[in-house]
Amino acid sequence: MSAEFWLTQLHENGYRITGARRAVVETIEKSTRALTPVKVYDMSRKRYRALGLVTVYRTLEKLEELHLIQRVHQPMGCQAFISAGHGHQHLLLCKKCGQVAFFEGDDLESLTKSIAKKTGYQIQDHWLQLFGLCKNCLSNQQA
Amino acid sequence: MSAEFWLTQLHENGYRITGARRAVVETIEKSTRALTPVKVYDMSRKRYRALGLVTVYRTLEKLEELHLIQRVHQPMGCQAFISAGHGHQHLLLCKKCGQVAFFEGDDLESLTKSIAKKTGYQIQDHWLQLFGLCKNCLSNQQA
DNA sequence: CACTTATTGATAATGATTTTCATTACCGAA
DNA sequence: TTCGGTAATGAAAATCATTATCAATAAGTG
Ligand SMILES: [Mn+2]
Ligand SMILES: [Mn+2]
Ligand SMILES: [Zn+2]
Ligand SMILES: [Zn+2]
Repeated sequence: MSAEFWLTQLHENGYRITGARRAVVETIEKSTRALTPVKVYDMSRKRYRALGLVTVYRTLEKLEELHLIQRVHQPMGCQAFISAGHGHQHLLLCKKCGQVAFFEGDDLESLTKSIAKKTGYQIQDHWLQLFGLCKNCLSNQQA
Repeated sequence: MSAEFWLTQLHENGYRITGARRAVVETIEKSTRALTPVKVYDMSRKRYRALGLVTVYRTLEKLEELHLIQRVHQPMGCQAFISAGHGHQHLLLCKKCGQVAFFEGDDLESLTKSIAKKTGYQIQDHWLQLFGLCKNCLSNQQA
């Protein structure tokens, strides 16, 4: 899943490929942690100087609409984005450095069935997110 | 868990009990759906006219600090609050009317163990939230 | 009741996101 | 390859949400 694919997706959906979009796409696509609009702006400006913050917002909007990125919710705030997982995946976030990993294979079948029965709700979606410490932060830990 | 208990909690933690706080507490404590600060403000003003929005923010802050309320994250926004569950509970939200139900009994033991092994992360917390349609919205559904 | 001081609401300040608008440049058609 | 319609851009202003300031008020202890 390369930046080129994202650009192709934009193009195939009637959006033009511009220098600004290229810079934003390349920045987010290769990041392994969630980035706020301002962070995306700062990082992308190294690739495309004339970039405006407004364009970052507009590009994020389109990438989210095409399901190429997703918003990341955290206790400290929910304005960060990261590349969307493939298929049915959830996020695992490092509380210390922000490193993000994807995981899959959660099976909530029996749980949702039981909850549906108990509450009378028809359950349609779920959000699951794990928090902890990544391998790297674990080993760099002081005693 | 009555409004009086919340007020007692505030008092026991060195906070004064005021008309403004009484109004805010009573509003949130009896709500079965997540409320934004402005919504809390509008609803509470029916109980206490002189209430200021700033005081709503300040009161929410304290109630969250005492774990009496919790922030609710949703696709449409994350600035709403609802009474905190008791013990280890998660939320089930109606996508149509916003009705909130609590549930417990999720067992993520084996999942987190397996993910920890695969990723090398030490997993500490989890967020789980279910979305669907409540009993009421289900039955009021048009064909 | 009186006094100390936390709390209040109005207002201003800040921060984040969205809108407006004139200019630029992408890209399909010729 | 050039051309032209129009999507996209960035600067600036507007809007919306949240936080800080501050003088006036009122909770609650004694
Ligand atoms: Mn899942
Ligand atoms: Mn749980
Ligand atoms: Zn959130
Ligand atoms: Zn409902």
